[in-house]
Amino acid sequence: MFEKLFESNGLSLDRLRSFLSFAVAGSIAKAAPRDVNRQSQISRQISELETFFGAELTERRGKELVPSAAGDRLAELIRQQLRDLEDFQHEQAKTKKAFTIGAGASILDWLVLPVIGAIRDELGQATVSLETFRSHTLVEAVKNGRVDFAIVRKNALPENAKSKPLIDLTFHLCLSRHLLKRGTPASAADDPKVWQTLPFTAGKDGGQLDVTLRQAMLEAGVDFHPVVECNSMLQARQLIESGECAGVLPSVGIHGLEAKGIVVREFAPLKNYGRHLVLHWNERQMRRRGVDGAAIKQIALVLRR
Amino acid sequence: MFEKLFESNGLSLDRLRSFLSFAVAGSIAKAAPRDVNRQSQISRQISELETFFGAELTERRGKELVPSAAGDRLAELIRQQLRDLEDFQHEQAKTKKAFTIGAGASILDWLVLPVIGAIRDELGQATVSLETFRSHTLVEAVKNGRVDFAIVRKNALPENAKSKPLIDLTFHLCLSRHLLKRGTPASAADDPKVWQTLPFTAGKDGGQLDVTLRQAMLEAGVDFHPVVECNSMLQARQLIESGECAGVLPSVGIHGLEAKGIVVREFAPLKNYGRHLVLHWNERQMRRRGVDGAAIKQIALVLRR
DNA sequence: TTCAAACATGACTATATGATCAGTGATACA
DNA sequence: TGTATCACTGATCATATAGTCATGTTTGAA
Repeated sequence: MFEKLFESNGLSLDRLRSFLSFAVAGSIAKAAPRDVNRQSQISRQISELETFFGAELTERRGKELVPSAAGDRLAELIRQQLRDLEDFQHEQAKTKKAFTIGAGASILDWLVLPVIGAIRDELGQATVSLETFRSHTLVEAVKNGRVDFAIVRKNALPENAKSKPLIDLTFHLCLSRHLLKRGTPASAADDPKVWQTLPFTAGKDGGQLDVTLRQAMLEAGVDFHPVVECNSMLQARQLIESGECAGVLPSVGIHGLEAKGIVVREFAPLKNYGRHLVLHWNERQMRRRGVDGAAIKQIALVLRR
Repeated sequence: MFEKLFESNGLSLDRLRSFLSFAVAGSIAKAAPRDVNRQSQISRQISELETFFGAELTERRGKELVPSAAGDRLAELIRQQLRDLEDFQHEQAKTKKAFTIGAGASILDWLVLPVIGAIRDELGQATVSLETFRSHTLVEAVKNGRVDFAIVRKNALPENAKSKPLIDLTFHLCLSRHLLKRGTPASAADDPKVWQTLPFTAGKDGGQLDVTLRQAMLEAGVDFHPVVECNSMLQARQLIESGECAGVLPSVGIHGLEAKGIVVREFAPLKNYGRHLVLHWNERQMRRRGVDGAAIKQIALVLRR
């Protein structure tokens, strides 16, 4: 199909465009005022098109070159074609895209939600849909395109996966001062024997953090029975703020707690849990949806604050 | 105009064509059966178009890749555009062109006319218009495009002008045997003193050959007064054939004369007149009218017999 | 689980095309 | 008859695109 058009050289969008600019302006010099380079370029490209079509697309009028009748027809053809392509381009660019960001619930709550506006700025005001994932399924979800961006632990990623570092998560035991025996210093909260006596809250979803926490408690010799099992870290924080429970929160979720009289102590068992969070994405998906590397870099920057 | 289309890379006629072939075939593999190279090329070009438009032009169906809705629309767009271009191409190619061949009258009569069919073959059966020119204006006529081909003396051309050698013209004194005194050998016709007695025919147009002939006669001490001044060499040959006149004919015009009892002798005064005839043409004009070097070469060949 | 088909991708090479510069003609106009 | 404008051309460089090869990944089916 269309073999004739492609079997010889001399046809290119750029040449067609140059010819159109010549035809619209009315002469080569008018098409590129005060630019002799461009003039010679246009002259050459016109001549190449004439060779390609084997037709006289131009004629001399005095010292100027003007489009011939055939040239005018060609110009109209080109104008329509480029307009169609541009329309298609605009139409596609305008199509509202929905980007999906996947992460653990608390990460979405505390890391993503506060900067969701800035992220949408980078994505051309696209709709953003947040999805809670277990970390081990996130990598898969990115790979098959169900999720555009994911925030995951770096060590959950395969070797050569694209990622940008975000923050290093730490974990903190948080509890209202009054949950400790009167007179004891805040540092008493570091003692696993004390933990046994505290009314803990914890997740009930079997997520990685939850499992790890229970594991850590077990290893510390604590018979861990949270008094409230909740669905999200936001709920946990509320329970902690109200003084009802003690709990272990990630660093992203402790902002402002101390000001409210909550004791915040680094939670030793998870010290080396090592949650180097990174932003992960599907390269091909990004290209197809028109997101370039700079935008991704900006998003990572925003997520780091 | 259309800046958006050209400010980024990734758009080219070739890619559009590849995408069309993919869309028509229904998958990459079907578009290039048993050609893994082409397949990878198409895959890449599709991906480049998707990047360019920032849109998903394809979607997976099982292990195949098929055009998406947007992809189908793009394919239709491309099909129409290429069809339009091809139509234009055909239309221009079919346009009957009129090529003009310029030369001196006798050259046209004796060199060009006998092979005009073969010349038209090389020019795609184009209309050919023959124009008589004085040799010194021919070069000018080629330069400004009024004439496509010219047959001229090589030494009339500027230094670097394109040309192909045709034939070397010689000149011959031709006359009916009975115009010589009975009993004299044919070689008597070589004697300038005899010329004075002959009833000559010659041109009256003041053309270069005519002028040169009269000059040569003067230098040979002959008081040259042709009895018939005619408009063309064809007329002169007729006069010679009928026995009415003697005359000087170029080599291209003496074929068959001797068989009719005409004495043909080399005409010494013009021996070194040096008419190395060449085919000359306007390079740019040839490109614009779709005549390639091979065709020109063939035409020269035909003119050499 | 294994295999082959379909597609994707990295790393090249080759080629066409675009860009730039310098210089030459041609033409109109003062 | 200069002179400025406009167009053309040869030469060369820079770059985008096409083409090739090897290999990886996903998917459906045996």
